[in-house]
Amino acid sequence: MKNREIAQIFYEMGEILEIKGDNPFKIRAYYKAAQNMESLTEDIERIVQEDRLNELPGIGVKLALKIKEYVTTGKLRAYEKLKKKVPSGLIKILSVPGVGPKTAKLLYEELKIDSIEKLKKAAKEHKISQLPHLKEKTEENILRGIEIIKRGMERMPLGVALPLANEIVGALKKLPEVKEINPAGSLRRKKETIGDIDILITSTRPAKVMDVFTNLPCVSQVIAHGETKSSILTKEGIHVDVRVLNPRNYGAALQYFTGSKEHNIALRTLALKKGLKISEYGIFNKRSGKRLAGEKEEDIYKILGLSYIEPELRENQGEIEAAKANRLPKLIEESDIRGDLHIHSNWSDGSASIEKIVEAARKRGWEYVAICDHSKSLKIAGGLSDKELKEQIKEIRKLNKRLKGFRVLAGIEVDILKDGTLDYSDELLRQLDFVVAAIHSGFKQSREQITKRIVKACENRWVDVIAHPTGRLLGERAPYEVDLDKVIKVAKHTGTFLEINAYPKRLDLNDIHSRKAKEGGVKISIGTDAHTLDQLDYMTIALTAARRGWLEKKDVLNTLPVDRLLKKLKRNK
DNA sequence: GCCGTTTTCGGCCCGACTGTTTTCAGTCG
Repeated sequence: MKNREIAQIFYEMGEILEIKGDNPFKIRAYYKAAQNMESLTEDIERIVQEDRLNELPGIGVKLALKIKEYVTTGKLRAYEKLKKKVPSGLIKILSVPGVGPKTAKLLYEELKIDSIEKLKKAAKEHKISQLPHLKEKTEENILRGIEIIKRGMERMPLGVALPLANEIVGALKKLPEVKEINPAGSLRRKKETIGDIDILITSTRPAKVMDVFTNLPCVSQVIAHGETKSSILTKEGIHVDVRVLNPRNYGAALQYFTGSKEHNIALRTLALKKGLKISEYGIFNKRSGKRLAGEKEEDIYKILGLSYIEPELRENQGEIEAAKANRLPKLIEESDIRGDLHIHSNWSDGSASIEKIVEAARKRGWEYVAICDHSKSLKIAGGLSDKELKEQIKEIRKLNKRLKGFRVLAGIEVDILKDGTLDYSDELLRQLDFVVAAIHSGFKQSREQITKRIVKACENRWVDVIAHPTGRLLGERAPYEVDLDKVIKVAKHTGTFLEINAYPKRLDLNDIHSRKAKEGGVKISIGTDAHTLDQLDYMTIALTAARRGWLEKKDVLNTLPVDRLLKKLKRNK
């Protein structure tokens, strides 16, 4: 799948063109194309093969030729040529907050700065302040910007940001001075990784709120403390902004600060066509300047003739067109979930007994769980021997007799071994209620080998779900090479489900792949992969990927009552 | 570079803040 590679190349070309001072609209075209490539659910190679590049938005004649060239030759001459025009270190300088293309160009031309190290040195030696239009303040800002990058400009997993944001929002909500409060930005859109946390509020006494915020226990450094906007760094090094807004503009501001940028651009373009203008202060008639709305977020969409678009969908990936046609999906809600289909107990590397898991699941309002411990080859995780698994099945059957209105499915997370065979015999797998199969070894195998292993697992009658189908660990391990298009096809054909694994570092299938699976007619099974009782809460995280993947209740296996769920499994057909 | 029942040429999202200026360019979200 070359989508990501091409996106990367277009981003970089855009950056180089920016430094060169090329036509800003041309640059925007590259960024837009890159963004489209990145979130395209279809394999670009197939689109090229079928000669359908002209269907892609933002891809015209010239970019289509470039994509074609890269897909067929693995190279892009225009990119190679462009790269020679600008030293590679210069692009890294752009990542320093406060340094844009113009400044980067000036720094390179006057001081030959082409790396962050050289930039730091020049700032410390006060060489930058000798340039026109730059003074000491700029030097300070550059040094601070470099610190910010070093300290963790890297994005954090949603699973880390969400609890932290909840903590801050919870603390501020307690103040009687705070009326409305909402996180905005990528956190509200529930992106799998978050850059910084943005919180919007309305208040009768902004100054008081700001005082409380900048003195919260999680604060390690106050970056700015103003009347209406304050910024802090938490002890974990996470940047948090709080803005106090006029209630009159709150909806428009919430819409604006939620983004995404691409969604907002598309929305504003649409507004212009209708003789309207949108800003963070409201939606206006362009000619008369009359304000039409702004207090409520929903009104912005309504006035544009759109149905309300959930924050998770705001990526300019077809949601505006769907809203126009009143064809937005009714996104799955956490309350639609009736059970968890991937939990580890203390029979392998989990910490809780099956009884305790049942108790915790019931408290969440669930009707069933599938206990899926590790299989025998995964020795490090206490994988179950054949004998132990048989015993566990017996235990679960016994337990079910005692339970009323709740069902424990005897399951397993069976390893797909390096040669593509499974870790237990079919005879043993047959005795289970529910089998998820997963790869835990041989990550470095070729795309063909890994795909073949998963395909073979799908073709096994007793495998119900492929767990964490890409094997990635956010910020730690790249996904293994796998032809997901093929896997989706085979899953559809064999009646196998694909998992959204809720483990915050996994979270795969991710949003894009989930949407792809849905489009390919494959249903999703959601499992928390919980190893402790607390981790059952990860269900919330899994739902973010599902919702961003446009999934509805009907697309997800564990929204069904248990008897209907079991009937959907190929083993029972 | 893309795009089009207002256009195949001339547009392309909007506003605030900052640092440097004395009217504005650059950067950001």
